[in-house]
Amino acid sequence: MSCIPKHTQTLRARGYRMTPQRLSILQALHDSGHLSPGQVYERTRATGMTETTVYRTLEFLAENGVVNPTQAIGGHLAYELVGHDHHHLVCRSCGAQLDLAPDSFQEAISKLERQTGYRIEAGHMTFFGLCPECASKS
Amino acid sequence: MSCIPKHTQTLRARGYRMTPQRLSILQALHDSGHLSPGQVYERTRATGMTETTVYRTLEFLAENGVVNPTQAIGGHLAYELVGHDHHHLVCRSCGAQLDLAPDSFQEAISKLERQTGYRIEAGHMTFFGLCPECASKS
DNA sequence: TATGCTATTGATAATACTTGCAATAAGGAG
DNA sequence: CTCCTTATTGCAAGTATTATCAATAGCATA
Repeated sequence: MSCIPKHTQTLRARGYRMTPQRLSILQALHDSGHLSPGQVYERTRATGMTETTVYRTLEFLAENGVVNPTQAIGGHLAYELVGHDHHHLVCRSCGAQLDLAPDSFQEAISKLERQTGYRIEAGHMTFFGLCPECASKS
Repeated sequence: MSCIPKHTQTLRARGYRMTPQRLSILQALHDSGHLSPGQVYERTRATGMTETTVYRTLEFLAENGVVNPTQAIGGHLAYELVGHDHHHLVCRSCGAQLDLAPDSFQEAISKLERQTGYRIEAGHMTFFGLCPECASKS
């Protein structure tokens, strides 16, 4: 089963509905990787999308485990479909971004799950730091 | 040297200044752990603080490694002084929060630093997941 | 201690995000 | 296929956050 119908099932199973707006937002995320609410709106407004709906839908999808909120540079939120798992390392000085392998933290996460009993969703994390160039300058 | 004068030095060394507003914001964070911009404003407005200045100063302090941005529930940012290191585990269903030991990830972080050359600032991270109760319900 | 350079602030305006509520439509039941 | 329930949307109003720019005030220097 492809990606979008799977998410439709997920929502239905919880008593929610699949709508053109949700479909359109999922499609945009699927096509583009991770997007901020503003970017999602840009890419879906042609279909009669409302800004309110974009914000509300992204939060809704995040609550239901269909998308992951991910912290973009500047402290603003971006979202991406689950299943596109990877981590980000962002230089807080120059903004350079590095993608990290999805399993970099699996071990530490698993240990935490055993210790706390939580089921942790760490498909996407963003770390901040200084890239080698900026670190050597400061 | 106590905490606040140390940060003053840090800023001076970079050509920046210590001002009553910055001092007041640092003091609030020192007293309260982590705060959102709105909370900082509440606690400092008596000293003639402006909302603009709160937002700008928090971002400035974060860029200069004096405070850490930390992702609070709902995707909104909170900040805390560096040196108050610990991690958060937040249940995305009921909002329950758990504090994690500061060194839970030291090993994984160190490995990443060696692999990437980045100097990573992971004094504070927020993880999302489901607490045991909510996990068993869903 | 007085002076000057420039980092920092405050006021204002613009943009981003959230909330409340009435109108609409998804999708199960008949 | 039609009806009904209620999840979902859009609008409008409210709050939060950011950008701009002239006015202010740290603090280095003499």
